[in-house]
Amino acid sequence: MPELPEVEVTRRGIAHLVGRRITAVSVREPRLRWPVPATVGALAGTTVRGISRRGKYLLIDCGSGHLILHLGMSGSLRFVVPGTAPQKHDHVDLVFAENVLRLRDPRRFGALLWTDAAPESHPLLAHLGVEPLSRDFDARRLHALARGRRTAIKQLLMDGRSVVGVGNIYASEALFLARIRPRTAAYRLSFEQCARLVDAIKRTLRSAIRAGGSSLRDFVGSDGELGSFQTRYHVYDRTELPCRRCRAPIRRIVQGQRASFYCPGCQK
DNA sequence: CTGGTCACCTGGAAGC
DNA sequence: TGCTTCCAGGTGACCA
Repeated sequence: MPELPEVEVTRRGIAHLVGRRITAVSVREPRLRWPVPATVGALAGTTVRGISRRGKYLLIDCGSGHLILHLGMSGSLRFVVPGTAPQKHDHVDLVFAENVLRLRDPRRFGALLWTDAAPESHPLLAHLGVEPLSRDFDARRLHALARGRRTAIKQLLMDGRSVVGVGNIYASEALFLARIRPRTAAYRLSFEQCARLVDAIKRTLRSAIRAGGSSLRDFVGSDGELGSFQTRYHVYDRTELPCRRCRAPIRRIVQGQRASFYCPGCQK
């Protein structure tokens, strides 16, 4: 999926919808991770008040409530001109006067929900951890999160209750930059290592956003542009290829049923 | 609480 | 060419 950078690229791409009026909502396939509620059909005529991101969730403020959108593993949002025929996995349209915002999600692990209440108190968002690009995320904070945790640092980073938005790609990439092996027990990280890791996470996410995210197969920005960060991976999906820094072959291991990648020469 | 496993779904690539 | 198997950017639910 879309991890934080891809969701943020999407948010920036649709931010100009604020102030514009939804003329219709079309749900062709409501069977996403949870059924798309029929109430979203009643949004026709409402004006978008704001668009924000929390972790990997996009929040669209419609005044009367919020749309909560998650792109799952294969989701993307893009603008199409009115009248464009929907393709096989184009499940939902938000129709505006000038164009149509279309949700595509082949695997249907994504979600489109509605809440009348404060979105941050929604059950899916209420227990989310710290935003990695915020000032709240610093060495002290990560060190506190890691204290007493025997779990591997990579799995801690990917647990949204600790830190949001860091998924399988960027966890491996950030650990490479920080020179820490993914299997290191979280509680064993020194304060100095936490400082390096925080810095590496912020730098990785920011450069990925600048590159338009990663496009492995499905992801496109709202303008249809592919991201290019996948060309800059140091370790992700580079099993047996030489490390860009030390030439040692990159290793692939499995943690929590997810692939992890690291350089045995650069990461200790 | 923690840590481990399974489930959801489609499609592309690799193997035979 | 076609069938089978494995793998993929996430994360909630369930178990010990």
